[in-house]
Amino acid sequence: MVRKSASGRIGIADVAVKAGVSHATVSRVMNGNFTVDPEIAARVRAAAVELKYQPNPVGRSLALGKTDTIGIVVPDLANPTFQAILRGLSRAAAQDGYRVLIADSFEVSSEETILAGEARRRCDGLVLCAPRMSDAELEEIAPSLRPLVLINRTTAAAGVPSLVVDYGQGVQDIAEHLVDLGHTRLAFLAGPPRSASNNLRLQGLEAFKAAHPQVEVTMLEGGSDFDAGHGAVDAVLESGATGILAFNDLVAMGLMSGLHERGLDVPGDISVTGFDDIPFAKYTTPTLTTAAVPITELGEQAWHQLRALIRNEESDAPGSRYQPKLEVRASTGPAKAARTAVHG
Amino acid sequence: MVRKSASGRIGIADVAVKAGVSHATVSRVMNGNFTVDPEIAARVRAAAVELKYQPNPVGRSLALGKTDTIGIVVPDLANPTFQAILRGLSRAAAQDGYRVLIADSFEVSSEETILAGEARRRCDGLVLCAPRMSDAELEEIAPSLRPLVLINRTTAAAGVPSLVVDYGQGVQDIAEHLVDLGHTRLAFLAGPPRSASNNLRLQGLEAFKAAHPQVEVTMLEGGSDFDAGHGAVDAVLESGATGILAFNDLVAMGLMSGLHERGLDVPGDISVTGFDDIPFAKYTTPTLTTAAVPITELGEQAWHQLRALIRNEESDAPGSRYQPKLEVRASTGPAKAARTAVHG
DNA sequence: GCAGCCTGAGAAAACGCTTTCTGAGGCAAG
DNA sequence: CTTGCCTCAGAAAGCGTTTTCTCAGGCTGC
Repeated sequence: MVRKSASGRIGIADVAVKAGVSHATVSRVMNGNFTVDPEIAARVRAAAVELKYQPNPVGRSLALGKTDTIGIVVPDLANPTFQAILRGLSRAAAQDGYRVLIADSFEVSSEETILAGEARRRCDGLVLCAPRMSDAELEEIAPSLRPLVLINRTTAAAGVPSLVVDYGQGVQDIAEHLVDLGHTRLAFLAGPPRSASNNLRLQGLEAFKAAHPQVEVTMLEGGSDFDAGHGAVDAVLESGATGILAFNDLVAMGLMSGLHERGLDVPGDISVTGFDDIPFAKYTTPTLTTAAVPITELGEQAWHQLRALIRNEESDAPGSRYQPKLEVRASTGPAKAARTAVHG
Repeated sequence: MVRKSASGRIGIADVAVKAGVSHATVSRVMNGNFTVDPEIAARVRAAAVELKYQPNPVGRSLALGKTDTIGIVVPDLANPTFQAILRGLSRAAAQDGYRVLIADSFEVSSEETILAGEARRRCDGLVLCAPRMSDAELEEIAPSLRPLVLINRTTAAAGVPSLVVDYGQGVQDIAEHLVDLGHTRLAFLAGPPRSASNNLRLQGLEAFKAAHPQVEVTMLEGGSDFDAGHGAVDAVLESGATGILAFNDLVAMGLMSGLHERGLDVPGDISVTGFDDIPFAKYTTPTLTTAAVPITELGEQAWHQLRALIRNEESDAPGSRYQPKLEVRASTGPAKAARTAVHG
């Protein structure tokens, strides 16, 4: 007959009774408060062990006003990029005793807002990956979500650090690489139209076009997954481009798969590049030239920024910018001589 | 001057004051209790909207004794299998208004126990993927974790459903497939030694060997990731086997990559199979023959089982067994010797 | 016209913890 | 020997909700 409380679970009261002390004393002992007589403390600890007492985190959270939990909102848990961010975040947070609550918005921007609010209320802080949300809405809700760290978005709201990957620069590096290989007709297989990171890529391409007026860059509609790439084969071939910049590695892999089915050689006939350098990029055939983003590290940094905010420390870095690193592998090669010959 | 409580956040008390009613009435209105005068209810709602009042979930959880959150413990968030389970679970739970708290044990079995307990206390139920935990320990802690759903483990504890993939049958199906192709020397590139699912595969192989005494099956040490496969090339070649059953798709991909580097042809020289049918398996070169596990669906089912437990419904199915489905693709082909013999 | 019922709202208890406040007892100093 | 400080444990007040309990007032029914 151990249990006293009706809930069935043993609580602080049970331990107090068993040890013959007050609730307060049990709490003090459990929290390592040393203003308790060692002998009594030992008795309490013994009782706690015997009853297998474990403090109820909900009660604790209510009293302390903190949950030791952070939330993360991602647009798609199936996307390797967000999986990696989640992984880095979770690992880093766990190191400091924090847990992660996930919220998947399934690419629905209206969900992003609601989920962010709900998640935030249950947690001590929030990491927000909301590529679809409008700037206006982000601006609107950001203050109420603090402590908040943004991924690949920025906001004017004070005290909201952003971790952004410089997709614009990355895409320029890739384009330069293709030009160096002799390609003069490029095509960009775009991501989701309203995606923030897609816009950054487009800006990068504009800069690239300004710097290389002689290079033709065709814009093609795409998406963010295998199927988008696989389904874009026709459009790619029609464009006549010999160097294809896919929105990300997934799209690139889908495209390569489709090109392979058509009997085309990569990079012999067409060079293909990805973005992100997901783990699988090293193992495709041919291995994929891409721009590596230290994405797990980004998740880790997100935690460090959030931790500083939670602890009310002055964040030394109000945000960070990550430079993708060009990874040249086997999916890119010299432009086909025949095509250039036809040109003349 | 809206805020009254010291915490800064507006609470039920602020709304009560603003609407000129008691806390109780506000609570009733917020929870759709209809024993409130419509006019008063409207006034409360107006006040709530104006103050942007959102109930504090922690206080709510304490009062209600539920958190609307479930936990999942996974051994490795980098593993596509667990990512898929998480995805399926999260999606299904979200549909019912539940959130998911994740705990990554990083393959450390002692962590599994602690994390499971901690996660469970914060949640209304738990999904446990703990392949490394000993049976004894699982047996010990399972009762205290209920409502609990196990993945790929079973326990004698009552009311703890298990969702298990029949890895044994799957591995037999794959082996049969290779034998049908004329392979007589097989090798199994094993997973982590203490992994429960690896043991199931080994049992399946024993059954297979008993049924096919003429087939030689070599056991090789492996692991569960790319590198394990990539690093096993030498051992695979030494074994002289022509049909390799890799622990999972990742290992298979690593192995194929290594074989490719050695100038060997898959499936011309050696046939390679995976397990799981992760999304990338369709896009490797050659595409990977594997055993498909409906893993996202498994995560979804985990939620349904857990939901039944939480709601105290009689779970019609105390657990389920999933049969992998052989997916024959291009990484397996006729055994070299057999082909030569036929031609000669 | 009054007893009793019903409706509906406020007071207060409960959830499980932390922490401040209070006060009893021991001890040192005057 | 008394005053006052200090130590340490218990009482009680939060934390923000929900829910039971209580009770006032308006009805119905006789």
